Amino acid sequence: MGAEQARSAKRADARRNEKALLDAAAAVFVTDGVDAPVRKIAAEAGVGMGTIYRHFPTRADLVIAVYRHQVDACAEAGPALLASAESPFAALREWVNLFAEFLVTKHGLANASRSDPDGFAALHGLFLERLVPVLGDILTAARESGELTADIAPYQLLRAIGDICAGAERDDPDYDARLTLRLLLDGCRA
Amino acid sequence: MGAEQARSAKRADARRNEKALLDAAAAVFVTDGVDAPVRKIAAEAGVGMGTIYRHFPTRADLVIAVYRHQVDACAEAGPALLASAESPFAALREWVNLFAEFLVTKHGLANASRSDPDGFAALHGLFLERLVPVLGDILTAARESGELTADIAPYQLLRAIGDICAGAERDDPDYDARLTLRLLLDGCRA
DNA sequence: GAATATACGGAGCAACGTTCCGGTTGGCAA
DNA sequence: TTGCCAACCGGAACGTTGCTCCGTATATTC
Repeated sequence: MGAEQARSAKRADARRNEKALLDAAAAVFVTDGVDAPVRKIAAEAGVGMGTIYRHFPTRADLVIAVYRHQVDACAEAGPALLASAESPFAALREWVNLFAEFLVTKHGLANASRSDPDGFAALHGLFLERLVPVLGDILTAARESGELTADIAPYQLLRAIGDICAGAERDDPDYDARLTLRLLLDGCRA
Repeated sequence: MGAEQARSAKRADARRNEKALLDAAAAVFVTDGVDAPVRKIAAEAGVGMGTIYRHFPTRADLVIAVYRHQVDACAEAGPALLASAESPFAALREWVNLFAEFLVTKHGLANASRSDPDGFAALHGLFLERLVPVLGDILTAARESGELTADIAPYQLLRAIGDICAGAERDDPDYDARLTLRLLLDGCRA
């Protein structure tokens, strides 16, 4: 309720700038990571610094706005995989890979989280809110099918994946986050 | 060779300041993390900013100097555990816990690594140089005893542990890095 | 077309990393 | 002991960043 109204209550230029900022941020995040200087994002969008802070008071607000629909896509893939995969555990594997791929492409995401406590909390909240229930369903299904034996909470597994992928951001030919994830999943059914 | 000589070739005040800096940094790192402002460390040591940069050109140099003997202790514990534990795999478990404990107590260590590429490389180098061989021996022993089946390189495992613990720095009652590590190790012998 | 609320831009402040150089001092030779 | 010089010290100064604040511009409404 009211969301639509609130949005149309905004001035046209404000809406335009918000979109420009979102596009600019997405572009800059790819090249410079989410720690990119605020000035650079503002310049890329062709707006002043005040504008960026008015629309997104916190850096986390901007990051969340940029990635929200990607997180949504990840969340929606959960039930789909559960329906299409050979077994619930296979679905778990695939979903974990999907989530990992998303994380790895987000340069320096973990970095921003750690350097700014508020940002961490916000990002954390978004991920948890959307993904914990999804992963929870997959884990329950895998447990009921008898493939999953480890007593691990969705939150715990989600964080483990996040941490493992956070460290794998930089290109290192000798380190393969997927292998670590595979071993971790193996450990969950041992 | 010559290390002793090189050290005594330094002037007395230089040696004194280096020690003061080391002590100050160790103290400040505990409270503020390894990202603590340079000025604060200098002030704590009672020296100027120039002094800190002369002795430790890079932040990583300082961090390494502070933690080097702790890393050494970790490295030396490897053979000891291998000799005392019930089995090589048990030694692996214990050594991983030891290393994890060391990492978790170093607030923001991963943080500094990521924010400064040079620092990352230096720290990385120290860890690899000292710990990869040690972990390699343990893994080989565990593999020969038949307990370890996964084909995982020491470097790969070391990084996985590092990443998992790096994310577990802040106190979160709902997340237990040890559980993740246990599952990962289980996966290595499945 | 005028009035008003809303949004914009960028100057300005504080905090930080890092460099640089004039002043100081420890150690050695005479 | 004294004097000299290389080594060392301190902190001012510069560039970059995050964030705030307010005079100006403009979209919307009547």
